[in-house]
Amino acid sequence: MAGLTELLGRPSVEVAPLLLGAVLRHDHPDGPVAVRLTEVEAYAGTQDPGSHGFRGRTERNATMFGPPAHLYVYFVYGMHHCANVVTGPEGECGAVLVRAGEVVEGLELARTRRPPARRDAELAKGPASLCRALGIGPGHDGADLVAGPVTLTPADRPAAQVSTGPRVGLRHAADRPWRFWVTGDPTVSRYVPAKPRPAR
DNA sequence: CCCATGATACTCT
DNA sequence: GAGTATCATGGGG
Repeated sequence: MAGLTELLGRPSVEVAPLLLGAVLRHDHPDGPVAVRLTEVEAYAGTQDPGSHGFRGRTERNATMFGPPAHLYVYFVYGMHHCANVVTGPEGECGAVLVRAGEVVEGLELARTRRPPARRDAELAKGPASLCRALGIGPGHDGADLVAGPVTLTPADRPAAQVSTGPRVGLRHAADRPWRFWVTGDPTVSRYVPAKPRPAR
């Protein structure tokens, strides 16, 4: 499969399924942890009511408007961080949320970051869990995925079987089937619809 | 089912 | 400016 720069620079919806099987790795002083991606979601910027970029560029989402192959890390629900791969094309605010994966290196370190003890398949299940297992935090917003220490290596071959469905937890544009996952993989997170707005 | 927890962005109550 | 609804979640009962 192509290198990272050939893979990115195209619309996020096109890129997202191709990232399944790619390996996101963080070389940290405590040791490396690497995750093989099994679940992602595409966000299409200013054209997508579900995207942080829908209402234009702000201080928070500025990274998504920047060049591809960088990490957009955001803080949500007052306690969690989630990470996206910025895809481009530049100026279009495309990004792919990395939602889940299998820890393929650094299991011990990943476990210490995710107390209490859990099954291996749960270590990076869900976008905030994945960031915790990898030790990705607010300091990694804007990080260059080619330079490291967080790097993304494309899959050798396309995922054998890919399922698609609506994105998790969105109230807006919940109908767009832009969540992609490796069919049947035990590390894929559960689908949770958005909390309905209270009637008025 | 329910809630922790705080930044963000929107509406002026 | 100040007040407030919302939130690309996870863990626990």
